[in-house]
Formats: sequence, C-alpha cells, structure tokens
Amino acid sequence: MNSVIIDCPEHFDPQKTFDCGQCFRFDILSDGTVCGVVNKRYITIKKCDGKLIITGMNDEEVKEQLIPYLGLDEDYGEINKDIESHFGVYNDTIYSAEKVADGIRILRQDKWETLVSFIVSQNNNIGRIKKIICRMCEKFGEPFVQDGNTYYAFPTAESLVKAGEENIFACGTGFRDKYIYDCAEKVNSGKIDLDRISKEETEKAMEDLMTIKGVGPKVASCVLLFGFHRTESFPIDVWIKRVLEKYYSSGIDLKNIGNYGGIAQQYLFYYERYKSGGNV
DNA sequence: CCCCAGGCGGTTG
DNA sequence: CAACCGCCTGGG
Repeated sequence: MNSVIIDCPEHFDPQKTFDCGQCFRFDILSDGTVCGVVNKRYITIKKCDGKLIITGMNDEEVKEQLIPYLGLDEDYGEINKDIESHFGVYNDTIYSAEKVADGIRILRQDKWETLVSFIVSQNNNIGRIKKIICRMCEKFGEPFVQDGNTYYAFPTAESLVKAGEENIFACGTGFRDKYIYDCAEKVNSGKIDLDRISKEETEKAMEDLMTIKGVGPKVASCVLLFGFHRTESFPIDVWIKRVLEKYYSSGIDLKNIGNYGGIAQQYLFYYERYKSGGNV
C-alpha cells in the first residue's frame, strides 16, 4: 500500500485529535496510528519524526481533502495566543490546559454525520456511542471496497428515513431512536437545510438546529463546533460545568471568549479528563 | 444491587 | 423559568 508523507506542522497530534471526543468513527492502534473513514476513503495517519505518514489517499486528495479536514491549514500558534488573551485574564488554568492538550485540532467533519453522532452521544458514554454509530454505518451506510476490505460510509438521511425508527432502534440507540428519525426526516425533506444553516449567524443556527427533537443547547453547540467549524461555539457539558465551577468560580464572561473559545473548551475538557486519570 | 455516561423532553410548582 | 424526573443500555 503506497503512502503519502508530508511535514507535520507544530501543534498537531493525531492521537489526541482523534481521541478527544469530537469524533466517533476512528480507532487508534497501539503504535499511535489513527484509522477511519473520511470522505469514502479508509485512511490511516501516523506521526513519525516530524512527518505524517498517510495511507488511503493520494497526494491530491491529501492536499484537497485531508489537510482541511485535519485543520492543518490553521495557525494554532496564533489561535493559542488569542485563547490566552481571553482566558488568561482570569488565571493560569488555560496555560496548563494548553500544555497538556497541545496537538488537539478541531476537525472539519461532515455536518450531517456530526449532527447524528451528537444526538447519539446524549446521556451516553463514548464506547457505546462508537458501537451504535458503527452498527448504523454497517446496516445503512453505503459500502465501499478498498484493498480488498469492505468499509462503510456514514448513512445518508434518506437511508435512515427508509430504515425507519425500529431498525434504527435495533442499532442499540435506546430512546434516541425517535430523535435520530426526526432528524433524518427533517434533513431528508428539506425542513432542515444544513448548508443553509451553515451560512447563518451562530445564534440563529443554534435555534434552527434545536427544532430537531433531541437537539438541545449542548448537542447543537457541539454540532456547530465540530461539524460547522464555528470555533467560537462553546459546548457546556458536565465536564465543562465542573471546570467552570472549579477554576472560574468567580465567574467568566462566556459571551466574550473570542473566536476560538470552542478550541479552549476542548483544551479544558481534555485537561480535566486527563487530570482525573480518565481514559480521555 | 445501584450508579453513571460529554442531555433532552415533558411535566410541575 | 427553575427544578425535577424518566429514559435505552452497558459497564463499573
């Protein structure tokens, strides 16, 4: 299998990036290789001696698709400075978090896939989220063959509508079956147009996403951050709630955290889970 | 056995 | 509008 080798920019760690909870369809091997499906390609990424070794895509695909997908076109040195200027005024927590979480980048994932994935994620744990999504892909996603192995694309809205609530439930979704179905129905019928939403102001985009059953403030802001690349979106989950109480108890103005507050959120999230000894 | 997991919808006071 | 409660399910 031929591979593409490119220079790895500073502030990029594939392992942390794919293991920080923003995506659910990737595996990390014991040697640190990241594997998963991106745009109907099964790819592997490994960082080695300042290089990235990539399989599953050719030079052009890496350049056109993978670089933006990984967010390698962004200057995280500058982003970190911006984050520090907004969070550093409260205390030094953000500096510690940056140190631990350095290398995480916000991926540019597919909007639809991100939306469904974070509906599945509610009141759930990562291991089970991954299993559910995997089963949904195997049952309703379009298969493709690469190097003699069969892989699956993420199912389309149409295919989930066709599948129906019961078959969605059979993937182990539990009570979220109705939510996923409602979401698929709204996207498939055009009631929800993700491309249109992607052009809206963040506030309005939040509102529109929350018309889908099972999408509240947390899910919507995760979808905006991870699927729409709204890096200012700051999802508040139980971990971040704890972080805010613990380190920012004297208050923090969440309306004024800059254009990269969502990336800071990922740093803080990773930091807190790391400190709790958590399998991050 | 109980508790919880990167919430949300529905119902109450 | 804040506070609560139940929810599928698997793992600790």
